[in-house]
Amino acid sequence: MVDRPALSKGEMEVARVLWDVGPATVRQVFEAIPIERKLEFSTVQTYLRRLESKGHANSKIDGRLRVYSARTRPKTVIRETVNDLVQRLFAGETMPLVRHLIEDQGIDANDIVELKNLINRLEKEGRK
Amino acid sequence: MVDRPALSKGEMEVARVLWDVGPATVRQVFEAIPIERKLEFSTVQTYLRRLESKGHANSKIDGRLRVYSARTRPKTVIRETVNDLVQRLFAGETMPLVRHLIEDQGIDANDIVELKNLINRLEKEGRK
DNA sequence: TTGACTCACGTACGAATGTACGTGTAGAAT
DNA sequence: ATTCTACACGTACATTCGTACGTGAGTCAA
Repeated sequence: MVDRPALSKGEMEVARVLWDVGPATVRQVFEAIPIERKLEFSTVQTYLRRLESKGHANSKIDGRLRVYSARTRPKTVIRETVNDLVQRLFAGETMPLVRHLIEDQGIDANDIVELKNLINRLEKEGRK
Repeated sequence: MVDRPALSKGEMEVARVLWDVGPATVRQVFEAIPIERKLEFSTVQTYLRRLESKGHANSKIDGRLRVYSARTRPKTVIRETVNDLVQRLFAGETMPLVRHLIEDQGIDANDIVELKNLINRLEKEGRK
């Protein structure tokens, strides 16, 4: 469990794309980023480089292209990031965030069904 | 809806305390911060100053003490912060974050009960 | 009235962040 | 053979962040 430096917001964005598309060249990552975001190719390149230097990605040259792949799993980064947020913005309490998401952020009918199932499942497990 | 600059992590911490304790002097905020955090008085002071310059707090001199009060409501800041996180880390989807919180972060029996109620309530509202 | 305290306020300063440009070069097209 | 493209790689640079010190001025106790 090497303790990798946390990702910045920009790096996170790129990391997520990398998780989504799997090993990819800079261009592939670049193209998987919404155009509205209006990032330059070279900016994405920089993020990938930083991701690697922080130990969150690997890269190797394939022919004349550099191919990056994620080195940390989404779950790990998500856990750390969300933990930090919960610490700072909710004094360490998880539930207020859950409540916020369910009440104030849009949750539709389908999601509600899913949530119910999720909760039932948890309940059963807990009782075991 | 003036568009205030986003808060940094450190500023958020202090903002939360300020919401918690209400209008307060630097010292009061300082003392409401966990000692383990090991921040200097002057550091907290800087955060408060920055909070004010970003439009997230007000202050007035009372006697010879400066008293700060929050100017944005927690809900607003939380919404913006969480939105941003969801955008960057979850491609804009809220549910994966909810799922993460419920499954991977600890949720205890009480919380489960609360969640069930919450969901039932939402369901009813939705059907109205 | 002389210290000892305690603030406000200005300032600092290195590291991280967001964003990107320029240069050299290896292939592709002509 | 020449020109065009598309990269890798190095570098840049203003801004924000985290963290804090120093100084001068009130305040309180002795």
